Amino acid sequence: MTIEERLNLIKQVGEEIVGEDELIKLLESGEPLIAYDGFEPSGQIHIAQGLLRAININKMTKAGIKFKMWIADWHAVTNNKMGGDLEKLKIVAKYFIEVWKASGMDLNNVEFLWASDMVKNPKYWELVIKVGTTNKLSRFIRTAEFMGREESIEKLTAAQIMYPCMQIADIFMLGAKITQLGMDQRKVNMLAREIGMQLSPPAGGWKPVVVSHHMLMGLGKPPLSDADKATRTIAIKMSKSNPDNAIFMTDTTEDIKRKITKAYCPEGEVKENPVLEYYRYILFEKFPQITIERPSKYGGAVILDSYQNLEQLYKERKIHPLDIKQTAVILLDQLLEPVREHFSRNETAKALLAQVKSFAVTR
RNA sequence: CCAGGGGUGGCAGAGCGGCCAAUUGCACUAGACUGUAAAUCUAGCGCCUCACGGCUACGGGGGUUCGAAUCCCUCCCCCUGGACCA
Repeated sequence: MTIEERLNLIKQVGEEIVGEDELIKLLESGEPLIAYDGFEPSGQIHIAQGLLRAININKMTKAGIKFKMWIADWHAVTNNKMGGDLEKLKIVAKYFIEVWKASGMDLNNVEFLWASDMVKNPKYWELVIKVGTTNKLSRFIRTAEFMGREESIEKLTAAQIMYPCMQIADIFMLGAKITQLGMDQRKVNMLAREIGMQLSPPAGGWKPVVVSHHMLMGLGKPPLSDADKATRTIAIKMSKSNPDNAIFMTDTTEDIKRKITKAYCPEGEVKENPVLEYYRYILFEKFPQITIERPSKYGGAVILDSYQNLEQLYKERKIHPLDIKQTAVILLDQLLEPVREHFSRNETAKALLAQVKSFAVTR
């Protein structure tokens, strides 16, 4: 594969790439490249973390990049996820991994690493503290939105200040020259670029290239706001706190149907339309051609061979919201079927799901 | 540790001895309206009951009172300031 082809794949993943020139140099250098992404194992896993992440990771690995998936269990403790219970967080992480196994993720080139293992290494703490000494407290607080705590900066606990220090240390501990996270993680990644050069090799001495993927919208109506784009992206992203705002990887057919039917979807509107987003970022990635079935009185079936195709017709109001909703239900259901099957057949997976569900009930 | 201010339903936030199951806003649910959703309007929104009614509730515990979310005592927790700082 040529460098151009590899770059092209990475550009498909990145809604924004900071340091594209550096990325090209990295690709040209021929050195083995590591990209990193991390996650807090909390609650359920939705399609943005499941399906979309699999699509993105597969593109990155296809571009010849080795992926390190960082299980930020200790980070989640500082962020008080799952009641700050490390054991629960570990179980949820295992559950997420089971989901990915069944989601078509190319696991051959993905290595899972646990923060709870790394934490045993004094070198790690040395780096975390070093990162912390590079800037004033307020500089770290500014990145707080990445923890999903954007609205309540005054409400941060002291433990949460450690989170960005740890996340930045992770990048350099793992030797990641590329960070491939969501747009919501932009601010920490920028801080990592600033700090990187102040750290000495081997854990440091470079600026990571930041490949940020698109944040999939939640299903509800986006809030009215004139905030800047980054803040808005976070405000409208798919969240787990409202279960009907997100489609989860283990949702039933009925769940999918209910949620999609309830989704915000103004006719003719192609901006900030969650249903269209799912077509663009997931469905057309998985199905090269999509047939929208509809009653003959509304024009009969339409065959679409690209997202642009759909967007154009939708904009012209030649396709009705309900029609794309109904088709989306069927296709999403197909994509989630293997996951459901995995969780019904595989005993380990089944047990994990049961445990995770019990956490949700106890909360 | 001291002083002051707080802890009320999913959240925000009123109430400050009976008219409080608890104003109001948001969220949520249902119906009306649209070939979807949104917006708008109407209703519901602690639990049991068709209903009458009953039960459990205002941080925990105890008390005063015919009667307490509302007063007193005590404990826990949070916030603001102060004190301490070899």
